[in-house]
Amino acid sequence: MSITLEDISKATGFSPATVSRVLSNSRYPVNAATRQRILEVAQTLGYRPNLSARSLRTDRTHTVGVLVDDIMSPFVPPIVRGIQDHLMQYGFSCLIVNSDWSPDFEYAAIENLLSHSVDGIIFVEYSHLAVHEALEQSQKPHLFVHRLFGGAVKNSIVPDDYHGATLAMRHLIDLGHRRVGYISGPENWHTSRGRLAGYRDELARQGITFDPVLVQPGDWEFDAGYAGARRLLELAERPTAVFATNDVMALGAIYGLQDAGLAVPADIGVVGYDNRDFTKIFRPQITTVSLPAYEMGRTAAERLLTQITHGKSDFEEIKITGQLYVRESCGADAALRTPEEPLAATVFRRVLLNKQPEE
Amino acid sequence: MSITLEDISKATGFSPATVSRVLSNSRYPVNAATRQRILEVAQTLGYRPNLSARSLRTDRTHTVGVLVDDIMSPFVPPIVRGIQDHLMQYGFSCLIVNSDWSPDFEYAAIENLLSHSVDGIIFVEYSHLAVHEALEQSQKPHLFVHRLFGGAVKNSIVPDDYHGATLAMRHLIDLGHRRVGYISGPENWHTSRGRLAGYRDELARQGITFDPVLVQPGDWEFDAGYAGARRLLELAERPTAVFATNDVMALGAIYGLQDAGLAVPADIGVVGYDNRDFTKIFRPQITTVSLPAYEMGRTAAERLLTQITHGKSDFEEIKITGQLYVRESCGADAALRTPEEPLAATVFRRVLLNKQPEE
DNA sequence: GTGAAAGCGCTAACAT
DNA sequence: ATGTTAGCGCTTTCAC
Repeated sequence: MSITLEDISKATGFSPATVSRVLSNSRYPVNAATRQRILEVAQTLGYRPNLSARSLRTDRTHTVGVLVDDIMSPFVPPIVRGIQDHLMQYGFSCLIVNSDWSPDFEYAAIENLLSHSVDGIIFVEYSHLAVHEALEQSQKPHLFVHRLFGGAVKNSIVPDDYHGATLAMRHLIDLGHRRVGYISGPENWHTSRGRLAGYRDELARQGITFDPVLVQPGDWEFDAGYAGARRLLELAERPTAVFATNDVMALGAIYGLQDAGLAVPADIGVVGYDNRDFTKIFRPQITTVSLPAYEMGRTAAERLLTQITHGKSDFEEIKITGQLYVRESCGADAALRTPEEPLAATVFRRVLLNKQPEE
Repeated sequence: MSITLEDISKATGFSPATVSRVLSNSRYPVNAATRQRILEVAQTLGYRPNLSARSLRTDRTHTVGVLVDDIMSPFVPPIVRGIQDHLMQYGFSCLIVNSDWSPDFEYAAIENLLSHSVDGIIFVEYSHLAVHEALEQSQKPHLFVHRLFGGAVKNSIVPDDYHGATLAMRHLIDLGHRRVGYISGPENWHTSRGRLAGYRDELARQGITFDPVLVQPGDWEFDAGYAGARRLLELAERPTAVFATNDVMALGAIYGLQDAGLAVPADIGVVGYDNRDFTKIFRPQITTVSLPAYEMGRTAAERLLTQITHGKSDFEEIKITGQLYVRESCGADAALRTPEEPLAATVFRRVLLNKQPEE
């Protein structure tokens, strides 16, 4: 049914060995004319290597496992895309599995991936990290992207939350704000800790004393942003701006402030974090710092591939920096706005609208 | 290094064949005690089948290819999740590849998937559908989910846009609206045609004459919603509600109406379509009809698996219905609101906040 | 520069 | 109910 090496071998008269050497891109020497001929025949016959056979023989699948908490979580798709784009360049594919934040599912998924003989595994967002014996024994490289909990861990790629918070604060301070309310994430997320440290340190660098009453607790959800903003307004000395440490809370905060009769940004500025899609279509458009999901994924794939090719070698936590997107909610001059790039899907639609008539 | 059937064979004294029969869940008869013993040993030794070897032998990989336009497109992750959840139940994994709306990339991806000997392929959203010869020859089942362009096609699973539009219109009419503005999608998307037909037919069913001036063109983007709403307000006879056929345009429409000095929903109601995440956090919360992405994915996987197991057999286009989510923007009574369910990630966070202390 | 042959781990046909 | 054997398609020694 499907064309095999042997078919090509018969068709060309060369042995399967030679054919293999040509078709598997081996750098074993083969006469140029021979190579040429084999390539031609393979092309016309429509040869497609049987990857199962190849992997059985070589114990390398050119496939990596990607273990995500949930493909539907907001930052997972861009992380995955970053991984895929890099892998594809090197002829690797990926098998994606969800763990649903369950150690048991995670364990089963790892077993499954190992059964598939993946060449390495990338853990996205969640990882129970109870050292998986089989995984350790397999000596397959594996690393962590955007791991949400716990402290720094080897072989992990995380966002540089400290730096991001610094960017947001620096921007607000440049805008003249001295008293900036802060709405935090849950304490056990290292992202929360990083952003808070950035907030405090940037204040210090600008010679502004940190005032703990300005720090409101939050849990990343809308209501926490709303409530936090309201509490900030009850302070004896009100802040003139609010740094909500994710976009969802920033949205809640804006509504909270508006409900209290304040205009954003005219009366009080707001900055979010993450650069979620909705920050661009909401009004006022939300100034925010990007969570560099795509870049983290790409970096992860890059490091994994290095380890797959050159052998395992631990690296220290890598931090990827995001950038500040100046929009409206902070109150900055229009001239300071960051130019926006349309989403890929939008670009595609535009092209299509102009080109493709009714099918 | 890794445990093989032969290891188990030696450890138990049974032949590899018997061991295989037990460990591959063959329904070939094996003595209960033998089975028991083999299972035990396999367990303690940590046997994990080598899927490459198995697939080389059986020509079945228990893997399906999922060819998406872009994993980052809004509806793709839930579709993929639906596919994965169903596949997982039957021990199937999936290989996900992006086509970026390019026929060439799509072609290459199919070749790649066939090389991986996937048992079937699901095309998500985009498909050039220039009948891929190798794919046809392979006789592997393949089908289409949420195909965006062109007319009805066999073996495809699409949203029931007609029905969804009907739900939205019925709701608005029940609320007393007789004159409902309509903001359309691009004409060459069948989703646009389905929604428009639902709009017209539901009007007819309720004895309301269709007025073409109420139909404004759109391209799914924010600006089209905004402009469409403004144009509707310039009509001699203004509508009392607007049905924007996706949530992004609904958002644009709401801002357009607000900029014209109208309150939503007090002065004019708005209904969107798709049930995007932001409709729940925006104010007013947007009433919308869900695009049943997850269910479409699940159905696709189900049909594909049927074909993989029982042989290819074409089916006519399957339409999956979404449901109406009554929120605030339509102006319905609070009593009529659809109860909301939190996102999986949110639930997880809540659990974690209560349980997991500092690591 | 090319070919012959072995074997990766597994399953299935064919014995027994 | 169990064992023997062949072979899936490929790569890789090892010969020549």
